[in-house]
Amino acid sequence: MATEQPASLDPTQLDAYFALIEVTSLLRHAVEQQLKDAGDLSYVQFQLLARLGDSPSGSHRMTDLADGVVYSRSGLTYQAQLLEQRGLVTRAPAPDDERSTIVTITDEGRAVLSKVFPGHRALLTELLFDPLTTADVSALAGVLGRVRDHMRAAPPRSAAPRRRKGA
Amino acid sequence: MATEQPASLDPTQLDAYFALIEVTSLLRHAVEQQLKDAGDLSYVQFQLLARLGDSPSGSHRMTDLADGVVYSRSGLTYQAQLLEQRGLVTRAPAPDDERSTIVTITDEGRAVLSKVFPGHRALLTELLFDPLTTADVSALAGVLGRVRDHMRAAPPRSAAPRRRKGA
DNA sequence: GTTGTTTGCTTCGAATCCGAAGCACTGAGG
DNA sequence: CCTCAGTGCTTCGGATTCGAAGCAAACAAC
Repeated sequence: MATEQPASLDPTQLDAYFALIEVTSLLRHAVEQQLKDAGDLSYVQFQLLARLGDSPSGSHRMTDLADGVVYSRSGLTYQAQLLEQRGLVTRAPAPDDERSTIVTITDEGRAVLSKVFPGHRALLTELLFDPLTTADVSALAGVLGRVRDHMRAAPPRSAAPRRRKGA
Repeated sequence: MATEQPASLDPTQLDAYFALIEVTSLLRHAVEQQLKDAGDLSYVQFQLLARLGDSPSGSHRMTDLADGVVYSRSGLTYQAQLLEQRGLVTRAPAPDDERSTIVTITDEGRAVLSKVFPGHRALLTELLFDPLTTADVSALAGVLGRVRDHMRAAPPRSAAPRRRKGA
């Protein structure tokens, strides 16, 4: 009963929402399977390696990785340990800030990445892009890009930094 | 060097893919938080209740639920147990096939569902639909709907039913 | 420089997740 | 009827996940 009535979502919105969830779930499961078969990587591990591989220095701070991949800090620590054990990344304290840990992809990490990439691309093409026209893909990228920017700009209502002093 | 070159994805495709993953991750985390706060439900639990609530009979078989929600069988068993313990659903063997388990939403389950819905809608509106025009939403629903149909039609390369006899 | 706060990461415990193996029922053949 | 394959679900074990709490470096205010 406030100024805005909750106004149930209209059917098109529901369609969009459900399709979004469903497509992503299916895609994710398929990709996870492929990554595991091709290089024994979890989806997160792949995302981490990919991000590191994209970086000019091949490095990133833990926090930036967690943030980019939308993952909990503790979860990232765990995955980074696994990757380090396999020799796919190295971890070292940052020179300028002893608190930060800099994760860097190794040659072996890059090797795994390139071993896995072709299958990844093929799967995406087959599942996601095959049924779409170029225009569709553009539209998708445009619309979702806008949503992403919106979400990134306005963090959760409770952008809970650790224990605020004032409310 | 086969007949088809892997042909790296073009930039627009990458944009679409990354935006898709990122938007869904962010959205999912936000929704999970809201559901937990509002009704102490996990995302899966909410999806299950919602599906049951949509059904005319308020019931579904376990397998159909797992399939619809894209979840492992064992995971579904676990979640269904939790929901049953809380009295939000009941479980009973199917009359016509003793193997199947029919899950049915209870009045209490519906109550929780309706307690959680408004906040859910509000969150979706705020995060997902706010930055989009009606046309955008239509486009999204159309494109993703097509992808979903495509994915559902062509199950994973290894549509591994249990241990095939031939191959 | 010293105290108090913030920030970056890890450790800890509990919850959740999945695949493999197991159990129970069904249906087809003989 | 008996067997055998197929299906539906659960159990089991191990891996992954997260949030809360802990620790250490950095920064601000004095």
